[in-house]
Amino acid sequence: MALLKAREAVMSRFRPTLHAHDLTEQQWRVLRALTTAEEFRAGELARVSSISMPSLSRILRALEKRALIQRGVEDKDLRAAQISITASGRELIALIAPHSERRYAEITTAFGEDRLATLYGLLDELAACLNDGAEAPPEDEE
Amino acid sequence: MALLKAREAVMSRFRPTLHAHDLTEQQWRVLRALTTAEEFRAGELARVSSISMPSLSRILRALEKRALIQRGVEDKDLRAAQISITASGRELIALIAPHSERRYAEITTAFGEDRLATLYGLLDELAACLNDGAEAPPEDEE
DNA sequence: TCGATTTATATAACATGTTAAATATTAACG
DNA sequence: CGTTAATATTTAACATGTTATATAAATCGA
Repeated sequence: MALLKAREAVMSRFRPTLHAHDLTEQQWRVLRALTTAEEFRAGELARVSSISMPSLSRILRALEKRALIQRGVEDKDLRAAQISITASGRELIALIAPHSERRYAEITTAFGEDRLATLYGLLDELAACLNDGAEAPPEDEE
Repeated sequence: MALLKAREAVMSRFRPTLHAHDLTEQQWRVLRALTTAEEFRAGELARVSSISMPSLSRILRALEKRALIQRGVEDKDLRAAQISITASGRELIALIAPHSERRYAEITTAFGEDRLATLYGLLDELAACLNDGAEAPPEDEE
């Protein structure tokens, strides 16, 4: 699958930097998502960072142990978690972000800004088109 | 990552069919690759199906247990495996292939043949551009 | 208010990806 | 030759994806 190879090629550029700071790709996505709002509920965080709830649950446990995030519960709904990034978490991001942005810039110049934009557009449209095409893909008669 | 979401959207169309026959996405890739030549060495198979050697090793063990593939060793090189698909394996493929092709056709018509071709081209070029850009992505001074 | 259903999150079980190390075999070199 | 380096494959250890199930809390209806 072309999508698979392209994604692998892209991620291989970012992994070394993340690995140097003992972060996985998914942990990085979660941390960065947490900088975009004061607090998140677990479900929101999973949607925003495209990570399944079971994985997110494990990731949060790991990040909490490293004190990169903190958790609370909502007053109004004792089921809901309030997840936020800590000062340490922000420091780590500040440490990594420049590297990450440099890699991204490398990719942009290597591939071309315009083509990258076109690619983004097509990918978004493909996902959108498939997702609302049919919520439950029809399993043909059998 | 847009690549991630697009891939997930695509695969969610194929997974139900595969799951109904107790196959994972990767096992399916391996089986199909095996139909394109008489025999494969493990390393070739890993490259062709974009699966890491450790994963492939586990997958081959599982597929062999189900008698969908068979293994031998090369005369000239006792390290090298000779992996080939069995009759049962071909039967399973014949059973699934029509469903798989129908899903693919659905995606093609939903998204548009021309746009799909454009997307393929961009993905291939992106992967190629990143892969020979630099074998070892330069880790900047730190 | 009680009980059934939904919602938010967590856990279990299994397969795969990633990294590193182990094993076996071949090739290369002194 | 024998020792070392390279190659093909496997295994180990850990993190994640996928599916199914469990737990807890909220909501809804009788």
